[in-house]
Amino acid sequence: MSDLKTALGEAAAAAFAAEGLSAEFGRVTASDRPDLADFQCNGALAAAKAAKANPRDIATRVVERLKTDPRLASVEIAGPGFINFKLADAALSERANTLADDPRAGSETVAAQRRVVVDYGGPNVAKPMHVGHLRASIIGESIKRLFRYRGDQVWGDAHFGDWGFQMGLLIVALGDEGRGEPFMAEGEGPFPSESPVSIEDLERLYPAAAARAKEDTEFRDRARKATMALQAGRPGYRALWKHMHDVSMAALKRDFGALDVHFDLWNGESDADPLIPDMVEDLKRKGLAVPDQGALVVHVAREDDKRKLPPLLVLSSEGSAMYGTTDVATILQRRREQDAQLMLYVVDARQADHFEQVFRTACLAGYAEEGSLDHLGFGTMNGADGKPFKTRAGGVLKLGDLIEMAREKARARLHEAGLGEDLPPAEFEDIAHKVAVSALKFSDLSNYRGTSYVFDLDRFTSFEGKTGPYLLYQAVRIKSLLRKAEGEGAAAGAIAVTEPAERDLVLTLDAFETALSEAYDKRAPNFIAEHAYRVAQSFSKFYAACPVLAAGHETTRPSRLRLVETTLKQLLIALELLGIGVPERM
RNA sequence: GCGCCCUUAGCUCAACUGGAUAGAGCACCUGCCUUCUAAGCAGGCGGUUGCAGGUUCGAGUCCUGCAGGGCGCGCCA
Repeated sequence: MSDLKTALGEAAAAAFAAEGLSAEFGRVTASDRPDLADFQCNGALAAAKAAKANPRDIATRVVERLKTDPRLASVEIAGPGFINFKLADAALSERANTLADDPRAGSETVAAQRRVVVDYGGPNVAKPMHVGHLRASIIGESIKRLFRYRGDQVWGDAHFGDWGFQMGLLIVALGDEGRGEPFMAEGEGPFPSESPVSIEDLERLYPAAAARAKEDTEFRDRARKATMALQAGRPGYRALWKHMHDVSMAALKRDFGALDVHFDLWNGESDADPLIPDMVEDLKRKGLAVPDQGALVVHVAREDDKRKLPPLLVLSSEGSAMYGTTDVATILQRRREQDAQLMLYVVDARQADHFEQVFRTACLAGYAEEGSLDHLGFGTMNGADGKPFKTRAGGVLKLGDLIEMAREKARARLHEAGLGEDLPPAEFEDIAHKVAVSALKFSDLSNYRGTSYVFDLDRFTSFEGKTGPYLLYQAVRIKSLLRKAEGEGAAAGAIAVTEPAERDLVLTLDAFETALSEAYDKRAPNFIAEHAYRVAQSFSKFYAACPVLAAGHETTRPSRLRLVETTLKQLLIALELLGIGVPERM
């Protein structure tokens, strides 16, 4: 099953080939001029350039061959040689019925599925998530869902920041407060199974300890020693580490859960740590890791680099592993445990150089093939001043607080509109939450991930125009209509397209596969967001122009009902891929 | 200093890989609720695509230069 664009493209390709021209020229796209056509082919212009011929002549010959196609109401040449296609209503109806029968609503799966790890979220022990984690979580979750939906075997990995200096800092800070006493002993234990710290303790201790370490060298040295002892396996520290790890993870899962973000793996930096000694030896043996200014580095610069890329630091001059080392080890780990063929890193674009170093190292060492590692960088979320988002006080905004702010706006707006007042409080709260999350996610995902965007909560939750709540509103309106139809015993039937609004809606639905494949190929969810918005908008036009259940429209009712069902099916899939949940009513 | 990314309507963003009249949303203006949810729909206003060259039938898109902004450049992650 293919969409209309592809089907017409094949017909056009055959026509070009029959004229002795490359089938490549037969590419068909949605029309830039909906007033003139449904689809267009610009191939005659390119073909004319290649053959040094007159584009209108070529177009005329191609059109002659396509004229008899029963699917087309018209094929015409316009301007310098554009070929314009208008579909017959019967062809649109047939396509609509195919979409209606398809559980995937016209979306396909990839021919060759791969094992893919999506690394996103980037949470850390003891550090509450803030707005900086929002994009990584939202985009990564959508990428994970998209790849899985297209047929790949996918693991979402939180890549938990649970190792390194920060852990030593916490251990020492905790000890200085006289807490976690039993864990400070050097023996083998046993150690208490109750955590001596809460997430609140950690969130308070960490910033204070990090600040103190900058000033207080004695404190810093003790933290370094504690870090080394932890990594060397001191049982008490390990037990304490486990508690801090678990307490943090539980808190993080709450925030992620509020955003409907879920991971298959919570592998942390600590999990890659055991692989590092052998890997370092291997890198040395291969002649890649070499001493440099007291440290051990891998030179990754290439001849044709415009700028000399600094080497990857494998071991610091103190002998400790750097985060690049951990990242390379994690690649090895994913090859072993998941046999991953593709690893996608949804991480701030500012880390582009770092990932380039890591990827080059992994490829040089033979741990990964070219093209199997990709950094999906994203821009920052900025405040109204165009600088990275800060609270009024100038601090970072915690993610949990941000979500609550959005929820509060959603509640206020619902009350304002007099919506949901007759609903049970729990359902009202659920709706407010879904509205809030849709506002945050859609505004983020509708921007291309690579660019930065301005965060404006008032705008995102304004519930008008191109926003998440608008999409929810359309979906809920459809659900309401279908509930009513069910109550009236109205049955759906074969779709017969006649009205302009119906044509428009079917053409929009037909473009689903194009949108998903583009999002998949470019690894950019904004194409799904754009499509979802178009579907909602097309439906809204249809809704205004084509009564379904109203008296006097019995003849068209079964067809329109089926079209409405199909629209909802596709809209829900698109929203699901964006990670946006839809309430039953609002 | 070197490198990467940006600059499109008053504002926030698109533009299917070089094609027709550069599109949406917000804001503003005009219509439309005794009919399936008006958080909606229909229509209007709004542009020298930062500047200057170049490539070609054709450039927001490709090349060069300039201006402005953001970011990154070994022992933090």
